[in-house]
Parts: sequence; structure tokens; C-alpha cells
Amino acid sequence: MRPTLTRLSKSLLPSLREAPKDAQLPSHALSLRAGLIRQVGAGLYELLPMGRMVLRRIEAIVREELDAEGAQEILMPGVLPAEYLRESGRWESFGDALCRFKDRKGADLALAPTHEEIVTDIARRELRSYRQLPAMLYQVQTKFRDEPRPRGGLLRGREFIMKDAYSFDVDEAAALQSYERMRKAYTRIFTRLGLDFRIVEADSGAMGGSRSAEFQILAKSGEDKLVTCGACAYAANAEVATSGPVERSAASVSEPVPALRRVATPGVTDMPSAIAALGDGHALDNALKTLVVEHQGEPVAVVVRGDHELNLMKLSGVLGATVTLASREKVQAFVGAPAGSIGPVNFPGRVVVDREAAALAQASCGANETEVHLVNVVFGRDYVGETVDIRMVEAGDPCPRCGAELSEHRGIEGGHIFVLGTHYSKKMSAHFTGERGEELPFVMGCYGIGMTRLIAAIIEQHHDTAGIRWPASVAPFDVVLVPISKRADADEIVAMLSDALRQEGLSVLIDDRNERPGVKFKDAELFGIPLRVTLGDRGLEAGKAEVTARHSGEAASVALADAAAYLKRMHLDLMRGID
RNA sequence: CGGGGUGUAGCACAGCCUGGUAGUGCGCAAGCUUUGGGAGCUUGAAGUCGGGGGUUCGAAUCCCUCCACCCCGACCA
Repeated sequence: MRPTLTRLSKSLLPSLREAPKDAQLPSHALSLRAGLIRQVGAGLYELLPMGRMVLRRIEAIVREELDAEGAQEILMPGVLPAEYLRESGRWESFGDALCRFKDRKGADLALAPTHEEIVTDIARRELRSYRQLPAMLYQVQTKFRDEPRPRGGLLRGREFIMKDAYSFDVDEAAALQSYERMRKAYTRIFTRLGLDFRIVEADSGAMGGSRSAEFQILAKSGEDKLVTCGACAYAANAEVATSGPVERSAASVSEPVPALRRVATPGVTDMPSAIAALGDGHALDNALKTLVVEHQGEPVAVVVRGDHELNLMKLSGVLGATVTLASREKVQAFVGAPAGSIGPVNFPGRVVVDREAAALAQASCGANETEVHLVNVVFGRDYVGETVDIRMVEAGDPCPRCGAELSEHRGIEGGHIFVLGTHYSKKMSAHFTGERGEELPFVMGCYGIGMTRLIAAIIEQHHDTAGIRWPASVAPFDVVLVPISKRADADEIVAMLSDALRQEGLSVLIDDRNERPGVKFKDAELFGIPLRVTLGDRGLEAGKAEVTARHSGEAASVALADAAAYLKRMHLDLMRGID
């Protein structure tokens, strides 16, 4: 492919001196300012030429790595007939995020939010024998999900471009091999994109996958909370993270623990004021925080240590169904006491206790009577319950694998890989003939990358106060030429140099606008093109060009005759730094 | 869906409280000067003041209502 040459004066590469006030995140503001995108509506964006170029380069890397694993690219429709989604049950279960509509004949259709059903249909029609497996199909397609709250420009759109791949295997073991291959391919992809990322354990979602991992791009603006271990490979989304055994609370413990005692706590409506009312020796980390949740219409007392936070996702996993916190009114109705005076002792219903709350030798809690609390509470003696792991892990907790201290990060979910098992193939009767002639369901996996989101994520990690700093692997151009000389031969020099650069395989943007040097420099920095060549009278008099690296800001004066080769070497260095 | 906020020229904003000819900066067009870090002067074009309704002699401004967008939360295969 011939490297591109673009003249800024003839291009739709509009830069903005000020960002629209709606853009809060660096990536959002910069992608607007640098003319990558424009907003059409909530969560709907246009990609202008510069944005499209970056997406193209990301796509090229993704395709290269997937093709290398034998994946085959296809393209499925963006509109789905309802019947497919009805087969899997998702016509109903997808909820409001699914944009449904009717065609002229009154048939139900939906904008595709993802494509498991359609690709499963391809498999059941076209793949008949184990000899055709494993198979890996992928596409780069627009998805639409009517998100409750789009945000951050390309970070969370309602319409977005996703690379979704699907694997079909003969059994679980083979599916795991496909999964591992994709995990490695994704690792190469994210590395080549110049991203600082973590592969984390994640919630497999309602699809009941046997294994899944998220590729989380570290960024302050990330929507997900991650927990990682600095000493070993453990990393998990906070939704599912666990921690290792913790030292017993530091608070003093009497031996033996005296009998349970009731204490009136007039005016107390929450944990901190209860602790204050109980006085010395009582603290949040030796109190039992008891929350009431509704589970299948029944109240359940959920106990965590006072200084811990309940992880609703983990609790839902333990109870086996989605749970919601009961309102204050419902708590009063269920228990006969206000939310501030609830405890596990004699609780009228099921009790689940976080293992660290159960481990407290001597605790305090609500008495299930208005403004009365209990002290000297001991698990097993004064109350019982199922001991489970349901608390939110925090920075500083011990790693569940090696015991080292865990730290917290925020991340942008750039990719997610799953082993789906036979969930879709069974529901949709997608079978193949096995080695012994038996009929078997495909064991599937699915693998997504948020392509448009990656543009934002890359900018989140690669920018400074002046603008974007594209990794060389995805930059919209390799080199920007900034002619600011009035010499008669200036145009000729620019033409010769840009030809030489393209001979070296570098794409070139020429800022031939009739602008003052300052404007061109500022835009070159805003656009984030890795290498800038300034052609001014100063250098040209001596037959030299000035080369500036966007990443380091370092400048060098280079003879015009050597400039192309010099820039090629610099570019190779930049690419090496990433690969 | 709950809470908060914003809608005035392409962008950023003032004007609204206290009703009386719609403004500023950047950008855009033209001219002259300028030319190594977002130039100066002159002239010009550009706005149904988010939509609808109401009050009033008169509404960007007051009232009602709808809509859009942003932020926090809930939600997120």
C-alpha cells in the first residue's frame, strides 16, 4: 500500500482552539479539538477523516493478529430479525438496551447489539462435521445499544464499532484452547496499540460462561474498578475480586468473651452514631453492619464488618439470583425495626455473613429493636448464618494467591473474552457430527474489542497539555511537514522531501495552510503526529531541516539530503518501543 | 429511572436577578501590514436567544410546559 500524502489546506481536518464545554475527559476534549470526531446526538458520533485514519490503523493491527490465528473475517447484518433473538431468549431479556422496531410488513426487527445468534445460525447451517472445527469467525461491525447513560465521547457510545469474534469447537477442552489463542492474540494487539493494560478476572455475566477475562486499559477516567497484585499475576475486576485471610481485628478482645448485653442507643440511626453511642472499645472494624436485601421476595440479612462495603455482585452470585437492597420502609416492615438498628441476632429470616465479619471475636450490632444495640456478640454463640465472601475488596487487602498487598486502579474495558460453552448452540439447535457419528452441540467462545472505544482509551493514556501523542503504531500520519519558509524553492523542497519520505514508507501530512508558524506548531502538537519536520529559512539557508519528536519534544537539525533516512530510523525506533 | 446542571452566531461565553434596538473574544469573508510558537489594524457576513404556550403595550429576561445535551448515581451481553 502506498503511504498517503495529505495536504492540510485541502482536507477536512478541523482543529478547535477551545473544546465544547460538554467534553470533560481529556480524550473527549482532544478528539473534538483535533478534529477526529463530532457529536450527532447522545452517544452518537461522526468520525472525521483523522478519526477514520486512526480507526483504520487500529483495525489493521487487529486483523493482522486475528488472521494470524486462522480467524476468518465475515460481515453480519446490523439489523436482526426478532426470530433469532427469540430463539435465544434475548428478545425479552436484553431489556431496554435493545432497540426494537418494525418493518413495513409489521415484522419485528432490532438493531444488533451483538451477534451471537446470527453467527450461531451460520454455524448450524454451514458447519456439519467435527472435521470443520475448530472454526473462528470475526467481524468489525457497528453495534447499537440504547445505553442508559452514554458518556465520555467515544468511551461509551450508544452506537459503536466492535470487533467481535466467535469460536466453535468440538468440546470444552478444545474451546479452552481457542480461548487461550485469543487471549494471546489480544495481548499482542493491546501491546502493539501501545496500551498499558491488565488482563483481569471478570464477571462472566448472565451468559453463564465457564471462563472470561477482561482486557482493562488503565486510566483514571475508567469506569471499572480493578484490583491488582504487585507481587504475582492476580488481577480482577472489583466486581468479582477476593482477598486472602486477614489479621484479626486489632481492637482488644476479652477472654473469655462476656455474655451478650443489650444497650439502649436513643437517637441512633446509623452505624457511626451507634459506635459513638456504645463508647470505648467499639469501632467500625469490630461492628457488624447488617443490610437487608430482597431475594425472591424474602428478606435476607447480609452482614459485613462495619468498615467494609458489601459487593452486591458477589452477593448475587452467592444467592444465585439478582438481589436488591430493601428500602428503609421495607426493612421496617420486614424486621419491625428501623434500618439503623438491624442485626443478625434473632433476625427473622435467612442470614448470610461475610467471612471476615464472622471472624470477629467480639462484635457489636443492632438488636432488631428500635434504638437498641447488642455488644459482646459472637458468631456461632449468639447468631449463626452462612459464612461467605461478599465484601468489596479494597486497596491494601492481601492478595488471595500470594498474600502481598493489593492495589486499586481504574480501567477502561477494551476487550472481553469468554468461553460461552453450549448456551447458544443448545438453545438454537446448532449441532455437528462428531468423530463417532454422534450429534454434538458446538462449544462456543466469544471475544470482543471495543474499536471506537480504543481510540478514546489510547488518547487517555497518550496525551499532554498540548494535545494527543499517538503511539507510532496508530498515528494518523507518520510525519507532518511544516513549511514556514518564504523562499522561492520552498515548495520544491517540500515536494522532494515528501516524495523521499513516502519512498521510505512513511505517510505524510503537509501543513500548507497560509498560517503563522505558531498556529502550525500548535496544531501539529494537538494532532499528535509522532514526527514533525520544520522547514524554515533558518535551516534551509544551511540546507537543513529541523526534526522534532512529539513524544520527547527533542529537536535535531538534519541535512535535507539525509532527512528521509533519518526520519525512517526515528520512526523505526518509535515502532520498536511499542512492539 | 433518581439527583444536579446547561441550552444566546461555528466554538467559548456575557446579557436574565431589576422586561424596553442582542453583545464580547476566537473563528469565518475582504483589504493592507506582519511571518520560528495560537499577529495588528480596517471593513463585513453570520443568531427563529432549544421548541410551544402564557403574562405584558413590549419577553433572551417573568410564568407554565415539552425537548435536547452534560455531570453524579442506578444500570451495563
